[in-house]
Amino acid sequence: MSVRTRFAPSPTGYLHVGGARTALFNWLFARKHKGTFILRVEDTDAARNTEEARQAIFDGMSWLGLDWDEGPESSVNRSAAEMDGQDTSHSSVKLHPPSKPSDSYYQSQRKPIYDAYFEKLLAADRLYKDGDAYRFRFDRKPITMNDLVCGEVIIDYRDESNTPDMVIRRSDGSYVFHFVNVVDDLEMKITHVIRGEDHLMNTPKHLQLIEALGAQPPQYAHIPLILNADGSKMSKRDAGAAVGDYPKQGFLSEAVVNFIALLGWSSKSDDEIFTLTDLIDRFSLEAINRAPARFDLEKCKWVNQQHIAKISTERFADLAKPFVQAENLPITENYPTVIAAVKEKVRLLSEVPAAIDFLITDTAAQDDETVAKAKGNPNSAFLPALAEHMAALTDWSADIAKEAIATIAQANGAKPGQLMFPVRVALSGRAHGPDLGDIFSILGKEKTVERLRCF
RNA sequence: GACCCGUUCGUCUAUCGGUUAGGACUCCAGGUUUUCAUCCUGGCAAGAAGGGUUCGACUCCCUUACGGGUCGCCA
Repeated sequence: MSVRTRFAPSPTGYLHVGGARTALFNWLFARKHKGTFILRVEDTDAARNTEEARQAIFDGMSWLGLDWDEGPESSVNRSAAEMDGQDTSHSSVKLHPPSKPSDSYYQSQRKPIYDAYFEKLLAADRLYKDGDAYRFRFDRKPITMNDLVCGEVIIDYRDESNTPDMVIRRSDGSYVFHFVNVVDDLEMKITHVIRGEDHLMNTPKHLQLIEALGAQPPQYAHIPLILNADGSKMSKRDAGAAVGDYPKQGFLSEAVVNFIALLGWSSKSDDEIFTLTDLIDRFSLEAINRAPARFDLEKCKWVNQQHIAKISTERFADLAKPFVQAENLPITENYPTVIAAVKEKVRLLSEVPAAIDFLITDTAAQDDETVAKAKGNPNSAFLPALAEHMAALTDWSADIAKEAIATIAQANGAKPGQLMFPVRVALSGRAHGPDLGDIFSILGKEKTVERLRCF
């Protein structure tokens, strides 16, 4: 039997990292077993079901590179290998109304299917009216589930006060989550349900429904939740909660995927930096932990830096461009050279503008403290001499400029290295930045001399 | 409150009865880089507590504590 997994989010206006990880694990499991990954939108709560809310799900999935084989407008089946080198910035998913309810992956459009299953339960005498609503009569016995992550868990349904019969159809005729969720999983022939641990206690309810319908249940795997750094529950407003915020903050999608995969799952090796393809290769449900994991933004940034180091300079330049433009910095013709000089200095794409501004404008902000420190440095006294020496040079290159530093240092009985710091600060206004040679060649002779003179 | 799941460095984790309890992030120190960063080396830092079982327990069992989840005509 081939594997079929699904991710079934409800539109809430954003894609939560916890949801993203659930989607990722379902996707990885399906891809690993050459199965089918399905996206189903559980939009039965009309109040929250808006176009934007649905779009947030698609955008998040697309950005992460998680394509679905079945679902709203099945996304083009791009291979994971292809994704690795690709800009995955927001491709929007278009919606086409399905011809039949069974073709739809929106619960709001599948009512006739639910009606049919409802009749089955009615015929089996498992439903009774409560006002205008219908309740499902639980079988009063212990229910055992064999969870792929949690192991055997038994919930005793003999105690009616703890497990009251549940409403599956509301007074207004609409169906509740438990019922439609189960029906859809059955209809879509889902083999493995991988979902958050918040659903663990729902599972016996679902097993009861499935049994009453005379069907075979899928296998379940409940994954632990993701918590804030302080251990509290992660909600919408918390930093790092919304997947849509990551691209804005300068994260690479592959880094985010890599990082959330590491939350609650381990490759059982010392390796930590993985592409989507690597993850498919190594993923297994058995390696998922049972304890909730806390979200460490610092490590997430480190993972991002590792991925930035791996991508090509061209792709890095493309990805950084929006951030540079957002700061109203010009994209000059030497942009590729400028960007290459800082590729391995930043952890986030959003750090790029502040890392390169002094190279492309003359009005970049300076770090006053560092400037003061450099001015107090005795070696700053040699800067005017260095400026005049450089001004007299006929050729200009990183090496020639460095040689000039050595010459002036030697003439004054100092070491070249001692001049480097004041020179760096005079040129950049900061203590950290690109290689001095890069700065020299990007700035050119005129600007270098000018900034040395003005210091 | 009841019912479930969980508990190894601050954080993410390895360990499937016998290890000096390993790796990663962070932080600190040294080295490389005539500068910055990268990088390399080293360091700080952990089995919640108490009982069992066992020749031997982080690992199995029980209790307590703590954390999380669930108890809707939300999903």
